[in-house]
Amino acid sequence: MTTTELAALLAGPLLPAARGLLNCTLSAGGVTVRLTEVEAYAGTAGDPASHAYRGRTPRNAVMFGPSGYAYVYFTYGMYWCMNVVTGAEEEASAVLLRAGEVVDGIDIARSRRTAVRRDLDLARGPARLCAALGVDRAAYGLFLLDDGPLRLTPPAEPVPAEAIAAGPRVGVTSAHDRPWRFWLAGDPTVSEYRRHTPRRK
DNA sequence: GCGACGATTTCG
DNA sequence: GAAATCGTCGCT
Repeated sequence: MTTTELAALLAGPLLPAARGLLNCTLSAGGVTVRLTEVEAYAGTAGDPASHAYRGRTPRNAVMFGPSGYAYVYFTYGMYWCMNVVTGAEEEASAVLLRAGEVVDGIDIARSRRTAVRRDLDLARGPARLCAALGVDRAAYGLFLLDDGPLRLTPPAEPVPAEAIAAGPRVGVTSAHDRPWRFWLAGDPTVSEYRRHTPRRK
């Protein structure tokens, strides 16, 4: 797959765009990750789990722009998570990068993830992936498909449909019915499914 | 202005 | 199972 083909895929319908991100590599801060798990979020198109569901705000503004840009958000007072903006402008759809395998810069990734024991856990989870790559507020709004501090590169060959598994999204309170989480079947770096747990009863 | 609540992770 | 920890967004 070429970068041009990837760009076209990201600009198109949400679910193919999400599946097309699997096996792409993402490089930042001296670390490269191969994406193994993603989640699709439809923007204003009736997806109550999307950060753009209630319309444009300062935080989600980049989602309303063109595809191929990074939407980075801060959560739980301590973690960063990253999305790739997809679809047409004003559509505000995006794909959360949930997990990957660190394929380069393992020493650097380990220095940022001191709690981890196994290499497989370095980027196994959306906030862990950002921590391994050193992604934070500074990555907000960066374009991913050309030379820059955050670079997304397509795999040589697209992932065959039979290698992709799908299931409900992790941790969302609403729209549990949509199987919009995609991962590489059998890959050990895919994060565990956790049902949303209310912080207080 | 204020307060409830996360697209989570880690530790006990 | 529960705490840690704070920016965001909608409004008791």
